[in-house]
Amino acid sequence: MRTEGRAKRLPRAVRERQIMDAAVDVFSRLGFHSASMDEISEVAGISKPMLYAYLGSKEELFATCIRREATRMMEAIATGVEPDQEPDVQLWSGLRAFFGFVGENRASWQVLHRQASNQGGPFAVELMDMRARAVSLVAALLTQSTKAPATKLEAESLAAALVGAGESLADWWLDHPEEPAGVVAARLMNLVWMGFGDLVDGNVWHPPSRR
Amino acid sequence: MRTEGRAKRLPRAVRERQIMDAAVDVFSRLGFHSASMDEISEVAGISKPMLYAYLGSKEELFATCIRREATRMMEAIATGVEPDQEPDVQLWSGLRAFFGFVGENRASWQVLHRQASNQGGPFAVELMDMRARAVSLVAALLTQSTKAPATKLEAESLAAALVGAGESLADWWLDHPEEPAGVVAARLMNLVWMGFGDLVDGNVWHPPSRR
DNA sequence: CCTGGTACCTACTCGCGAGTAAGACTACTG
DNA sequence: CAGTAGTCTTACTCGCGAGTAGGTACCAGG
Repeated sequence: MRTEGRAKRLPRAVRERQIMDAAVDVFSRLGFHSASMDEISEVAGISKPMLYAYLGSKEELFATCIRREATRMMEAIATGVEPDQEPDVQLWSGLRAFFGFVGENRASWQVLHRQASNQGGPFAVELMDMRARAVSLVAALLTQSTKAPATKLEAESLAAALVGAGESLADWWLDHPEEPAGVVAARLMNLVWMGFGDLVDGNVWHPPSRR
Repeated sequence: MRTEGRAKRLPRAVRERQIMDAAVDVFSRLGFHSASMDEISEVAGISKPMLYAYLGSKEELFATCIRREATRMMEAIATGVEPDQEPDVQLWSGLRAFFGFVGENRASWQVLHRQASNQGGPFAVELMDMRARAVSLVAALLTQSTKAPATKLEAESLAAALVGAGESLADWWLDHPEEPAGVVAARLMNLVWMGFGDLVDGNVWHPPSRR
């Protein structure tokens, strides 16, 4: 498969998809700074000016990647959870959906979590936006459950901790891909719902029957 | 205060400390790639060739920074926890020490967590080493407690989740510095020890009396 | 007051990568 | 088949930053 020579003529929308896919791939492997527009264009199978003509500058391209992947992920989670159920069931569905998405979109996850989180520029905005949505979603789940977190700040920080635990566990999972998504999700569910205290005593959380 | 002109002659060891401090500062603000050796030398109050003469290349310098800060942090935690106590007390001491360190060394934490974690080069080695020590420390705590995690993999992943929750909560804390360290630590302690299930029912964890 | 060694400097080279100018190929439209 | 709109390319410019060459000030000991 020669990668050289003139590329086949394709409509703009299709090329843009190809370019975005290539960009996510390269950014996820190399990070924002180390990734070069030359490499992205090469992987996409086109030349650099096309890249600039269609997707703008490097920063714009990266921000677009983040937006696209973040949207895909939040949609995957949203479709997995039904808002009228018990809090623990909602949380469980959310975790399953989250780990399912990460398992099938490693590159997307790399871009979202590892790369975007520390390029302080305009990207943090996109990323923090998604993260904020996730956190407030969890925070709502907590406050909706009676008693528990008194202050708004407390609920928010707990949600942040939970989201962080999910992110970190997802990263760990990248290095241990032999484990199925459901197992990893169940583990986190037990940790945050039961707590070590109960786990030490042998009390575990079970999903409500098999449905 | 003119920063120009010839710098005062100082013994090598002292200069090296100054340079390291400057490097941690700049790396934490800008990240590895965006930080320039020119800026580091300027902040340190010396010229670039001195930097290269004393600390080697940019990569060596960064790795040295990570090693130094990681060591400082692990020592801070190690001195805070006594290994003969109950698991929950050990965990509590560890969390307090951790958040105490982060609170007083924001820059160090930025370098360690946000910067080092995704520059995949030789740095990941240093960082993952520290992280692995932290995780295995927690994992040991878990397996030492009876029953709970059956497999080694399970203990490790739970530990990874906990460490990640700590990291994430520390990041959140950077944006809400008005909260005292002890409060944030206690919140995480409750989350991972009691779990949401208990918290929803109003059951909270208390440190064993005031000592 | 020379001699060497260590701290310290100015002023470069040089490659890499973001972004662009200017045009060439293809295909549809009349 | 001419015109024109959209696709795609080669072949540059240009600044930034890592790393260096070749010194200058300062302080020993003889």
